[in-house]
Amino acid sequence: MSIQNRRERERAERHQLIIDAARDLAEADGWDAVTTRRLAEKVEYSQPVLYSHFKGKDAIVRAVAIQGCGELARLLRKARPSRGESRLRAAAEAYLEFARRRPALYDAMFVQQSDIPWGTDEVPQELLDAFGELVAAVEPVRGERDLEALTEVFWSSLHGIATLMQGKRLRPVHDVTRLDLLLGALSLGQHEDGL
Amino acid sequence: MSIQNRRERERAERHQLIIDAARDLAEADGWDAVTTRRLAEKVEYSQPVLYSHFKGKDAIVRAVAIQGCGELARLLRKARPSRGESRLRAAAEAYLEFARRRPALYDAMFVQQSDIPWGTDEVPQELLDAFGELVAAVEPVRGERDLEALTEVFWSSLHGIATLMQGKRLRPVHDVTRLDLLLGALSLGQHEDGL
DNA sequence: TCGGTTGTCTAGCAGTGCTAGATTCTGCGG
DNA sequence: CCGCAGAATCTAGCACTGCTAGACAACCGA
Repeated sequence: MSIQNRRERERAERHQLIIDAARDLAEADGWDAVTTRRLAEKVEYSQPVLYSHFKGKDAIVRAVAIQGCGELARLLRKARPSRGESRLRAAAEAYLEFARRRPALYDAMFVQQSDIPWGTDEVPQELLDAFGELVAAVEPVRGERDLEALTEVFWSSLHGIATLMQGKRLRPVHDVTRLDLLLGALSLGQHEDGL
Repeated sequence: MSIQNRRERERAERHQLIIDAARDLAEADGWDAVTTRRLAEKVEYSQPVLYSHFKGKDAIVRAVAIQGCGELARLLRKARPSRGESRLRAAAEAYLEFARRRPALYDAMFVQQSDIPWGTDEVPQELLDAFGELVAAVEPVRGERDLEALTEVFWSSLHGIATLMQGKRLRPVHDVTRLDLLLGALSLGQHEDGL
């Protein structure tokens, strides 16, 4: 059983190695630069090895995306508001910071269309965790409103800002005001200060 | 001069023919299916002809995107609110309807990264028109808030909803509530009815 | 030491964006 | 009407992509 175990362990390590390499390549030069040949060279194996671990290139991207969701969830959980700051703002800033610092990873997670099951099927736990953190951040300001729908609005707004910013389609001048306005609008009653 | 004119006219017609063909192909089977070979076959010319009109495939996509912006601007201008409906809601619904009915076109316009100059450079007029329509829709609810920044928030939210919906990442159950919540939040004071 | 399974690689397919060079077409002067 | 410059167009090919069949090598159990 020991050799079997060793093999499985080595296999798992290489599995993760491929994911990390793909992510590194993407973060460095964008997903267009992630080709099976380059990826194989980076992990120092031939291309077919990739296909013994993943069904295809899409599956590799998907694996990167799911791990990214886990990272986002962790980041959001860690993002506690500082003095006087609302939890909503802390979450929003952490989210946008993540999207700005890991653009390729964010792309794989939420922009590139993939057949990750988002519906009623078995959604990856990492995804549920990340969304759960957003729900928790929205909860304090929900008022009488539907919590899940309101979180979807919050998430959509952040996602829109993140993607349009990355495409340089929004004016950097408004970066601060924009977030203030969004948080103020979502918070019940107070339209002035988006603390 | 007449022959020269005729040639230029024919050239312009073919230019538009290529754009239309690309758009049709994309709307039918997605941008992945838009290859230079298929496109050339559809316009009944060989591939090099495409390159005598456009610098490359990206330029063709960009041309489609810009014309799409013009179409969106036209649609938004036409979207007048019906009785009791706010202008904001009319614009939001028209925007989301556009994104839902022309997913590939929307993709080329706002999702795919292209080097369309969005900054201070010479932005295509179609783009300014579309954004201007959004500004006009936001104006009635601006209150004391910065109009341009608030419009960016509005646009970002719509964009986020549109793209996440297309990726099936939002629950269709909340479609109505979600939009109500967004409009209610952006409209000053009233969080209940987002008329 | 052998045999079979397991793992890995080489070589290749069909398809991609794009382009150099050959070829055909066009309108004009003779 | 012919023949010719110049423009328009196509054929053929390059280097690349994702992916895979079949050959090869390494390994473990007997």
